[in-house]
Amino acid sequence: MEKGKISQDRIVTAATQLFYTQGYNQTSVSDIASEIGITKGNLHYHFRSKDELLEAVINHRLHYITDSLEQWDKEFPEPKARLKRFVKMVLNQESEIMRYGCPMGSLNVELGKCQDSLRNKARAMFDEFANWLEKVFKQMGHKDSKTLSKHLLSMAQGAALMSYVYADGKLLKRELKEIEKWIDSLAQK
Amino acid sequence: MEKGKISQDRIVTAATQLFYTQGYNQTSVSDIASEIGITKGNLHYHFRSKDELLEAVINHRLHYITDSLEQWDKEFPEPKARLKRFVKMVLNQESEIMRYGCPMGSLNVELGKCQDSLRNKARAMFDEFANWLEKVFKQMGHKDSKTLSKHLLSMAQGAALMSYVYADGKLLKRELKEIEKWIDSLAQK
DNA sequence: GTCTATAAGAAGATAGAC
DNA sequence: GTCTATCTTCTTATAGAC
Repeated sequence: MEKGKISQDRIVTAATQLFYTQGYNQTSVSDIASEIGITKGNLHYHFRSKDELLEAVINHRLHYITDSLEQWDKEFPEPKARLKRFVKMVLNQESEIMRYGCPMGSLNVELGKCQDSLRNKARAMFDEFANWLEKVFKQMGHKDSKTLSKHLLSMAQGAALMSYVYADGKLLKRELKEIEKWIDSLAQK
Repeated sequence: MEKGKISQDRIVTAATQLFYTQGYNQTSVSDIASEIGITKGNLHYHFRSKDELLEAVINHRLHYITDSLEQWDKEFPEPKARLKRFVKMVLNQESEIMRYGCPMGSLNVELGKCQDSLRNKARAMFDEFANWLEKVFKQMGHKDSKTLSKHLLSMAQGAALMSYVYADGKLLKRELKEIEKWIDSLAQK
């Protein structure tokens, strides 16, 4: 009864990685199965369809995001420190972003052109960050916290995408510095 | 001898649209063929492989970009007016971007995870804009014209991506206004 | 739970008639 | 140039033995 859980976890972990590095459509069920040394048939026992597996992957990412945000809330009571922790997260992923893009952004771009249900699922990752950022901006006394939240996400996504297209880590660092300057310039009650 | 050209053009036009709205990997050769009322076999007579067709599609886009930039150069001698024309282009595509994302950005994200040759081809579209913007910033007397060019592209891409993820046209308009404010704030000799 | 075997279909691509 | 027919490979998914 525990072993089943372990296999499921291994599948989701492998799928998360492969969907990220190769893309959802370019990754076959066989790819994932062989990655962890099981067969396609076995994988289909745990996940009836590829879509179902994708949903598990997104849920996996969602949980990770939620945990991170909770952690940050505990570690950084000061709002601007929270915003900067968000920026730092992007910087920490520099090499992956350069090679594979933002895991959240690229998945949304890919799934956006598929079914609506998948599109909505993928968007939920953005919502997680957007709602958290909105909360932080409110904490700073901003009435347009929704706008600011989306603006910060927009800048971060632009930076990630461009650094991915040009495989340029310096570009990412430069753009993140600009974002930090923007954060510094914000009013705070 | 002219008719062949016409068929090729029709194929490229249809493929350009479908690759954009459905994604490259989600679009089959049959989709394109049936869209313009020809058969797969016929399409393969004009383009040996799907990759070859993709290359033609990207070249088609590249030519369109080149033509647009030349046009803007003629129409707007003033550098800031040129930059704003670039922003206006994004605004003009609002409804398409909302639904399908930036044609250049999303194609790059999708192809980035494929072969290197395709990745480079797709990046050429960005280069077209990047070089033109760099020229404009140089014209304004900026020494960091390369950085500014990428920064502007980064902001525009972020705006397009976020407005796509949230299917939110107002978000796009808001972000573009911010970009225009940034352009206004730039020094000019 | 995990395997082998296989179905069922879609995709890219080719051959040959017209 | 355009069609029909076919090939081959890959993919998702299922059935049934162990």
